[in-house]
Amino acid sequence: MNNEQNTTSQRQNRTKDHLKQALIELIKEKGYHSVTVKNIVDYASYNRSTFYIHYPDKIEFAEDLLVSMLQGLEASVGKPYIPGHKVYTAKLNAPSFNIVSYIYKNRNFFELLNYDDTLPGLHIQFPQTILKIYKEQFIFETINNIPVNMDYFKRYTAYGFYGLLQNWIQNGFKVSQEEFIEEVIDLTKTHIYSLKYIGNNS
Amino acid sequence: MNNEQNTTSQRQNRTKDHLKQALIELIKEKGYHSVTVKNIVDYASYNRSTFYIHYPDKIEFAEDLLVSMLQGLEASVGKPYIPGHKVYTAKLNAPSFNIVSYIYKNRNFFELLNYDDTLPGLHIQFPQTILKIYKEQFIFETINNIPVNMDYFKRYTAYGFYGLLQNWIQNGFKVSQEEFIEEVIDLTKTHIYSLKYIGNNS
DNA sequence: GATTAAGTGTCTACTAGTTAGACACTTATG
DNA sequence: CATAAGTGTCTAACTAGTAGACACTTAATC
Repeated sequence: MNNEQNTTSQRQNRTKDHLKQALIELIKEKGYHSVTVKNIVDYASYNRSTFYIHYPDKIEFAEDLLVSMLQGLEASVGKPYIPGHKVYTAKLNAPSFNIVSYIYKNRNFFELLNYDDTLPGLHIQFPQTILKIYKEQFIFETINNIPVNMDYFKRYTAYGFYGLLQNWIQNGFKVSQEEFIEEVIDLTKTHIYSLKYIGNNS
Repeated sequence: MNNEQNTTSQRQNRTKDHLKQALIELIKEKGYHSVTVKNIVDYASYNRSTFYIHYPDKIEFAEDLLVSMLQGLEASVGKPYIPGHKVYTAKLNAPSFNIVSYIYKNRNFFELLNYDDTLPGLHIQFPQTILKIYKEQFIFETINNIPVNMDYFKRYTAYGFYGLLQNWIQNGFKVSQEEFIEEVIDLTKTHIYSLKYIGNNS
């Protein structure tokens, strides 16, 4: 079997990816509003024409970067790092670990959260995405069937998790993924809960 | 004036650069000897044919990565970060600062020093390059014309600097470039010296 | 307020870099 | 021993990327 074909669409994405990497670096260097299209193509060694083949302007380009990364984050939950993930036992649980490993893998991007003049929408949409994942992809079961308002509970735990993520990112990913996950679990333990992964089929 | 032309050779290097980045990442992930050509092109989203257009095999490719980075290191010394560099005064001096900033800028590559099954030749040639720079591009003048064996002296200070670099790299570049440079200077201060940059002429 | 300089967005014709695919060959893995 | 995976090489075909020019808009400078 000969599976060395990169589909055309995949190939087309290569240039986009390189341009995106350039944007990330340039935002860190000089701030989003100071970055020009010319800066981007120079940094990534492309012709300015090439940029306009792929994107109408800097704004839509930046939006594409943002949504592609946040969509990737959502999708990552369903792609377990540890195969055969089960309901939370006492150790690492697959679903939230996937979020963490996705962020770590793309830390170059998520470090943009540390910057002021950064990707428009990032500071707002990142926590919203975390919440969305908790709402749509996780279910919680109280231990002794103690009744809780699940909507509030999810919001509470999602933002708690977000707070820990923020700290992890701000400190330059000092602790390892594994250590970080354990921290998260330890803290979540203090709440009544039992986490289960839903998956895509309801 | 229209200066948006990337010269042909520059453009040709773009693909090479992307392949090199892929190699760096893959060495970190699975070790040099486990990396295949197929891994590299898959990671960088190129066709396998493309690789062989640029390089005869993985070995020469790896060599190209190594020498290009070390040559870049040598060349960086002559490209002052701070314009108008002078003889060492009491603050940052340009020549060694350039080495540091080059390493930091390319930390992705130099982090390979932290790995065991890494780029062949790196662990040997990196310190040799530091020494070469000290020998060829720096001159030292003893303060009160105290006689020293300059060959030994350069070797001694070069390897001292190398030791500090190693530590900086191993600890994930925790301290900033500026702080690191100051550390270096503080330590070098304990020796009889006055450092001067030679440059390319003579 | 006029004058540079730098960036934007669009469009063309061209080509060099990249691709798919097939080939025979060589390691590994079970 | 056999299956699977990777290597190195070559061709014909393509398309993604290029140079260059255009009119236009800002932003800074005198």
